[in-house]
Amino acid sequence: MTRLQEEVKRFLEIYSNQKGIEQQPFPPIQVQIPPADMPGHFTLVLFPLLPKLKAKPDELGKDLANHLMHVGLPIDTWEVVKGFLNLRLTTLFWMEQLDAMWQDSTVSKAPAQEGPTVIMEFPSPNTNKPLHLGHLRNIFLGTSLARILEASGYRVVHTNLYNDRGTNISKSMAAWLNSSDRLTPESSGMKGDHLVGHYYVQFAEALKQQISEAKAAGLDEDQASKMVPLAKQVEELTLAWEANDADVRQVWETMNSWFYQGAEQTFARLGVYFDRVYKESEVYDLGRQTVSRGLEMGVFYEKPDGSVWINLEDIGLDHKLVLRSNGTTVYMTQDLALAYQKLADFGQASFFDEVGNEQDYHFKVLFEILRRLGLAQPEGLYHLSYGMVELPSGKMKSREGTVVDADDLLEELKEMARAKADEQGRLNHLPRTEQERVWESIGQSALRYFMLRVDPKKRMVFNPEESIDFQGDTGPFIQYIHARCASLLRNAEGMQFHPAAVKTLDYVPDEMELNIIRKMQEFPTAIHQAAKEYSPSIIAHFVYELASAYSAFYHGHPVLAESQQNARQFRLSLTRAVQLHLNRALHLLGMEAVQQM
RNA sequence: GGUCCCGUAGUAGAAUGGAUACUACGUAAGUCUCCGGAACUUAAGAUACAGGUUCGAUUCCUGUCGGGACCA
Repeated sequence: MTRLQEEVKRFLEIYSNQKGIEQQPFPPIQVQIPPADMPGHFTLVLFPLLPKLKAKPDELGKDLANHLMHVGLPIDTWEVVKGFLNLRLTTLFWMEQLDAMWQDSTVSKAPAQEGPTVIMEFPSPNTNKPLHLGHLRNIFLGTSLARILEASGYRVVHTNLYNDRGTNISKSMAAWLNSSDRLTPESSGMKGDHLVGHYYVQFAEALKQQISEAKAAGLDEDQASKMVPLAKQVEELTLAWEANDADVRQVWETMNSWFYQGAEQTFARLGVYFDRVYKESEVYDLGRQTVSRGLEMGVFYEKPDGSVWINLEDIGLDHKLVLRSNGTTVYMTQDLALAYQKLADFGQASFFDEVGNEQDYHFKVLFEILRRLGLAQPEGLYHLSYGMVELPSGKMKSREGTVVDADDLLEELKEMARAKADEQGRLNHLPRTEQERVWESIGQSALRYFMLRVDPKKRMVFNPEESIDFQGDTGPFIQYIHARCASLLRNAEGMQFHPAAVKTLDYVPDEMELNIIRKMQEFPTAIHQAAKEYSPSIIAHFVYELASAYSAFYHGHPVLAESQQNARQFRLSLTRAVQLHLNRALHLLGMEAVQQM
């Protein structure tokens, strides 16, 4: 519809000249899709122009419509209603659109290999416990956004940062060292990341016990949590790690390797991959170099005690510490070092970090420092801040075991999909491995769609019993419509029917059929908007509306059973186009479309 | 003390400052001689409160109340 916009602009020039109004920047004309019960296909909002042009809406609308028709836009009818110019386009135009969709690159799957580079980083887990529901939201958002950005012409590099050192992993280590069994994945039969998490929880329980004993002995909360033997042990382990103690490093390496094995298994199940994996332990030392560079540039300053700071008062923040007086780095320092490392690895690029909104403040500071160090342009930095996932009982806490484990949940969803599929019995003829794939896809669709249809920054409450639905505005519904289309097209093949070029058909589609074409025609716009706003939910809404429109059409319109040949041809073509669009949109949401379910 | 995010039917969500606020679940009533009923049709039900800007405010601004996060 760029043509429409150009012609509107040209009209405004002519019109204002005629009226003797000086050329002035007009507000860009808004082209919108009118509400469903309005007659037009597109609507132009005239209000903003009226004062400047000193015109009445009816006259302006009439002149504009006449101009557009005069220059040959495919306008069938038009009318002005309350300052909106509604345009109805010709049937031929829509038929041509449908034919053009086959060639459209947005429907084909090849992502661009060129274009500006975006370095995405997610989900950046700690290595002391397995992935949970919050990581799943992170991963679903990240995978989907990566695909949406690729579809919009970016080259996306996937990176992940393992927070593999520090207090938390020391806790798991302490519990393992103190345990009598010292289990391994082999001896316990547990998935590695779950085993590490098991010790983490064990530590938390033991620590709690010691603290309450200490409190009973008269210490206050603060003292107790520092003085207790386990707390000291963790501190010692962390120091020993930093001092490169061989024994501690050995245990650390081993337990982390268990974690990686487990986490990688989950990533594989979710179809996540990384072009480059970073570890906090590896960028740890780089931090200090970063600090000295910042000092040379005058971005940081040193206090008499040797600690290094940055003054951010001029942007309404305070002074932030970047290096402690004892020379150890802080979280911020490591993120700065990581930025240097990424630039060295990938060259000039945008940073796109996906981290929960509890770290909004941290990222605000981090990005400001990166700018001052000249590492990035403001527009090249983006923090996708997403809301926490909570349970009806409140915030999830791994320490207390009140988390929804990612692996458990995925398994549960697959089981739900299996139960439903068994009830239908349509997959029975497939080999077991194929059935499993379908169950997995449907189960994941349910969860991915549930999380992606929501604005990323909103906090969400996940109720394990009630949240996942397979009916209505859900992933399985979209999959269902897709599978139906696929099934129809399979049957058509058996009957020797084929989709055809529709513009040559002697057939006039009805409103429902036209609506489906109109919907599909919005797809490229939806992708661009989703990329611009970093919001997969736009794709989710698009795909639901398309599926829903097709479903309504399907009930009243025979396709293969249609006796009139032109109608049949048209509907088959329409079905094929819908199937492609659903498939492509599901892909952008990180889902795999199934052929039957 | 400071900063940030969020308040839309019973529930979960949608709406670049645009038309009568759009869906789904649930509830109620219907549809099936037919290509996949995980479907379709219909009904009831909501913008926290008070101001302001605007031709027009769920959206922007100010304040109040409520929920959440972070910094010190």
